[in-house]
Amino acid sequence: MDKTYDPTTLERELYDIWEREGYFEPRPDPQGRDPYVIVIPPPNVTGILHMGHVLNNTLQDILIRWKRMQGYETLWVPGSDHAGIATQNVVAGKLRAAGLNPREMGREAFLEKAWEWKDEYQSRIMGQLRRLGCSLDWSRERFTLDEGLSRAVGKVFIDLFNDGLIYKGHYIVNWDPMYQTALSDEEVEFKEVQGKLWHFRYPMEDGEGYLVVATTRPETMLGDTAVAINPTDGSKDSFRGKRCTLPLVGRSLPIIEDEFVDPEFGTGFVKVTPAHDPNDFDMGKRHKLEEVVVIGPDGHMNDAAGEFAGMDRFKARKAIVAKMEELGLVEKIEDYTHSVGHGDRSGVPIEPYLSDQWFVKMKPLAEAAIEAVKSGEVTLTPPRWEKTYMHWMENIRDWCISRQLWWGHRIPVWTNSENSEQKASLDCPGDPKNWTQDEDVLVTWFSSWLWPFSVHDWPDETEALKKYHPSSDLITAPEILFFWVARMIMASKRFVGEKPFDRVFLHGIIRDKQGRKMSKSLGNSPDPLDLMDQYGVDAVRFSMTMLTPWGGDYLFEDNHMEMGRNFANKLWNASRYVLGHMDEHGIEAELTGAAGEDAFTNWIAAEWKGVPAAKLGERTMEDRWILSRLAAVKEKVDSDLADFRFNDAARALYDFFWKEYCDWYLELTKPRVFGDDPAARLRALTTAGSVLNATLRMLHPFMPFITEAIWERIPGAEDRIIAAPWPAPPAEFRDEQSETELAFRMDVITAIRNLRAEARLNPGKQIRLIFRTDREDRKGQLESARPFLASLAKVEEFTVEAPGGEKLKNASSAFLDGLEIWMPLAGLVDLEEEAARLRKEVAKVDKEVSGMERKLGSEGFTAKAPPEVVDGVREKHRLASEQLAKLRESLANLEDV
RNA sequence: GGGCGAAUAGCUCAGCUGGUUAGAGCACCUGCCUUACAAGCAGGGGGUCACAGGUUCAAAUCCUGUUUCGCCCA
Repeated sequence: MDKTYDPTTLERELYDIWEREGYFEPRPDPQGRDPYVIVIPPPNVTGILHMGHVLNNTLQDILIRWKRMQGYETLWVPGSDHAGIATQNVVAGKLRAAGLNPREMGREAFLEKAWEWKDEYQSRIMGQLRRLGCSLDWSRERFTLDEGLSRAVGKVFIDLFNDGLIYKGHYIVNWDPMYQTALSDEEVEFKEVQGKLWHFRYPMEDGEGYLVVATTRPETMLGDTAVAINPTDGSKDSFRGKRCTLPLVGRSLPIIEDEFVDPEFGTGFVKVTPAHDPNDFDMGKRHKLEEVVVIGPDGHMNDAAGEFAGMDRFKARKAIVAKMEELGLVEKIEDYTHSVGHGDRSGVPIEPYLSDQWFVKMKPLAEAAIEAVKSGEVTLTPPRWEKTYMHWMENIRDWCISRQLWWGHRIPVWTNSENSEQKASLDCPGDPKNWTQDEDVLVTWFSSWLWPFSVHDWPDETEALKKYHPSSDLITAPEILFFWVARMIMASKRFVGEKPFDRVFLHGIIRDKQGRKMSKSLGNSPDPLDLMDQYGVDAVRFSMTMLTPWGGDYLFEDNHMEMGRNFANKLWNASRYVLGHMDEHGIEAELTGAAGEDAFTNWIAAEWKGVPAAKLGERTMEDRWILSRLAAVKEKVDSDLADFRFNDAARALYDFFWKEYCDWYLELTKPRVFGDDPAARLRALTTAGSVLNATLRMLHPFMPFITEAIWERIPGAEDRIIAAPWPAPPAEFRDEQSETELAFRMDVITAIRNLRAEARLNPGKQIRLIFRTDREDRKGQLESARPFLASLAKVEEFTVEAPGGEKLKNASSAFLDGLEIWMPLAGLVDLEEEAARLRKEVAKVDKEVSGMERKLGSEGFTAKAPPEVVDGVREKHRLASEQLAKLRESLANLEDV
């Protein structure tokens, strides 16, 4: 094995092997449990992989690989959506760059081009998911505009239409003047904008003065058809029933009374523009007002705007204000901060626009979806999202689904030119001469909400649908809780009659260092492919997984990826070391014997698939310890993953492998590995190798490539690690005694290292020590620790004495539970420095002791706290005061000199 | 305006159902190329747990309020 791990070539090779050998396809579970299924949140077909995708898909892959190794039949369905507005925009841009005019080309020619480019985009984004290592079943890849999925969209539309749940209405919608299409409420983002509040005078018709209205949008005044006051607003009594004149236009406006008006806001007079404001629209309906449209779909003033016709809406605003000023009709202008809706794709201010659009009645669909979450049939994690979900669901509004685009599912509604009859049908319902199809297409989400079952070829009653719907888990970001998650629950309930998934995990958002969302315009989003080239895919996956808080946002920085890279390197080198020694000493050949002697032998036989187990005999204390730790970490990883606590699972593996396995266990086995007792070496290396073997498998879901690469070198390992069984260390591995023993052994070694470092001893310098203890267990522990003290703390010789003997001058000391450690200095160190160190230590322990004394002295504590807690504090107090006394004594000694 | 969430070391995060001497990685300081790894090893410094009250024998943890930040909805 090379000295450092080089991910670049291996990653692609291994992915190809997995795919070619069919590991991504579902394989029947020998135990016959329900399959474990995830359906991917489909990325935008024209999109490229961003950091959010990396996190999202890594988490899904972890779950899939984990369950696959546990033997479940697993399926992860890949695919992409057609992203109506985004794709149409990208394609139109390409055409314009080639000197073509998309509008002039016409629908058919445009779509032909779009389909040509779609394949290219699709293979790009899907290729990026492959690069990330996602174990998706590519034989089931779906695209929302595919024939099968389009059939599902058509059927759902027609059913809802025939059930009266889809209707066409003349309403104010969110209009995007840049893309010139309607948007749903969810596609509008509100942003705080520094604007003005203009106060305009509208003269009274009877010539008796004027009233003052306040508006943030002067350009809409041309469409005013009334002025409203609140019926309870006594200060306006003199205006009731009167009329005023709309300046610039000369229209006569009635003064109407409506509850909607807030008498406290502005002047208490509200100009009413039914065609350009949703609230005014409702008021207009209530009072049967005329709807005058003055702004066209392109955001320019139309002919009804008179002298302002043809102007852009914002230019018109300025022109109108100027004109009003000229006429002396501006009362005042205030600065005013308010929130303005913007198109989430175009970024331009939304224009409320009166037009004919298609809507879905959502209330009837929402009921079952509310019930599904309320009853716990579908769970949202973290659970706080359930509140948000309920609030939206219970206040749900009709869904505008038509878009004035070409790229998408064309609305399957036909109108008869003779009798205006409307029919929903996929094909022309009669003589093509008499029927014309609606020009608009459906919003992309109208296909995405069917995704959980349309990917299984619904409405056909396929085997896949029966077997894999509902899926097990949905992993997604909270941003699309309403857009997508909620609607999928509604759709599956309504059309398939069951929930789409059992559980939803809403993970955090990746932000930049300053906490800002990553976005193209800010340029603060690193290209994940660059990161993967730089650090390796496994490193990026592992770092992101470990650093993203459970359900919380992660403030990303490039150099954080070093953590994963360093860990991968550690894994590689530890493996190189262990496997190298196993190879050198022919351990594979020595692993012979029969299973059935004890838990460990049986486990080895099962884990080292194909290699018969050795008769291992007694394990040493540190062997039992590492096996105990392995069993503990395995349980933790399983329970963390079951709760979607990916970060905790990753951290547990990181700490276990690096600190416990590498820093302690491998070091503790070195005396045996480099010693000359073959039997002892065999025990050390088989244990080290077995724990490595199991750890690699637990790390595989997080770091699939490096673990597979190392797995190829594991002696006797059959198959690929991707299909290896999830480790199952027996419960007997848990061993309290070895954990206690090793904790003490590590404390002794750490204390000695500390003394050495404080004395500035060269790491290679051999030392002699004096231990003082009167406890037999401590004496035994020291004796059995002799080889480890030699190898890990360079203690070439030590003696054990009873405490309280001759005072040791010129020595530095440390005190553990029932053990004094004395290191004769013999001029090695500055005595004043040693005294300073001790003083500091005394101060620290003294503080602890007095804290505990305060506690124990309080009656409330001893009387009310649980006895085991009180005992715990008593024991700690005993240890600390003993240590404190020794430290003081040692300090006094030193000061005597 | 309504709702949700966050605030712990310089930075990114643990600390889950109150009882630890409040942890890790990066960064920092000291010493080491010690026979797997300098992308490393050993040792160390650094936190009045945002603020103010409260509950409790005991609060980073539970409650209330305040501040700051973020998100969602209107």
